[in-house]
Amino acid sequence: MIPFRLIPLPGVPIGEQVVFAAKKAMFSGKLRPGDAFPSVRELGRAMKIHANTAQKVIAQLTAEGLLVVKPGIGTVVAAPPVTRGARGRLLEREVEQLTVQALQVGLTLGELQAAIGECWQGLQKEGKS
Amino acid sequence: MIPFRLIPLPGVPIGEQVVFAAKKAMFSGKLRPGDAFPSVRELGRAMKIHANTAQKVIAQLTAEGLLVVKPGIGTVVAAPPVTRGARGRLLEREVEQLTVQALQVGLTLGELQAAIGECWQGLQKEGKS
DNA sequence: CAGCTGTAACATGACGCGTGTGACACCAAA
DNA sequence: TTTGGTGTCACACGCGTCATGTTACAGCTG
Repeated sequence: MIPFRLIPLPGVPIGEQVVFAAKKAMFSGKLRPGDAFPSVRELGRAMKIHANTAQKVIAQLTAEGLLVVKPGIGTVVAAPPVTRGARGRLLEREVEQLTVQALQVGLTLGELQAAIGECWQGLQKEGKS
Repeated sequence: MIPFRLIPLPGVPIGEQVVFAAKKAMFSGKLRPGDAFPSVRELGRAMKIHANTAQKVIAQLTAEGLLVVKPGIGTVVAAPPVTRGARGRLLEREVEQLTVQALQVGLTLGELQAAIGECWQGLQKEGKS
């Protein structure tokens, strides 16, 4: 039915969690370009959240170019954008944050890079259906 | 005077930013084990935050074992703990989040790992004084 | 037409965050 | 002993975010 689930974490806005789950479903191949995305009210029912919150989720995904709105019909997963711009410094802060956290728990650079690669492969593998 | 600075980012709690800046100073060698950490009120003055907020920062760093309190004297940077426990799954969520973000902006696995390595080396290099 | 879709504008309550104020126990130096 | 520094705690207050709730509108399809 809904191509993704979520395990609610305290302290993190539910809206962001749904957004993240949707992105994860897209990049892992569970949601392919052209697939119909759940409607506002259906998404709200499935995720146990209010329709208003679900609308904000779809609005954000649309604003990021991941969804395309078909007025009166619904939303559809967009084609991967050709974001070949300056994409280097966008994740600078997140990278720095993860690096510091890894240092704190005593990880090695190699171990961290390996964990990244493992997660990456894990996502790609799910889309081989 | 204060071994670290911060550039306030909107949307992120100032307290967490100070905590992060302090950790960064520690793991990059600007703050070594045994060094005196700024007092609550001094830190508040330097960071333009309230003393109460600064206290919470120190409390969190102490709770994480990065600072040691000398009652009546002040706080001192602790020795790196021997956290050789189950440290693998602790960053699972952060790794997954960064991976999805990288996928969204069109990064390659290699590029992401390279960015991690670059950031890592950049932190280690600062401590060669 | 009915029934679905997305979108918008409010109000409401809960929670986190930072500030502000005050007080306490501890220790060192004058 | 007094003074002045240290960390710690407990409130209160204002502000913003977040999710919920309600209502309404415009668009498309059958």
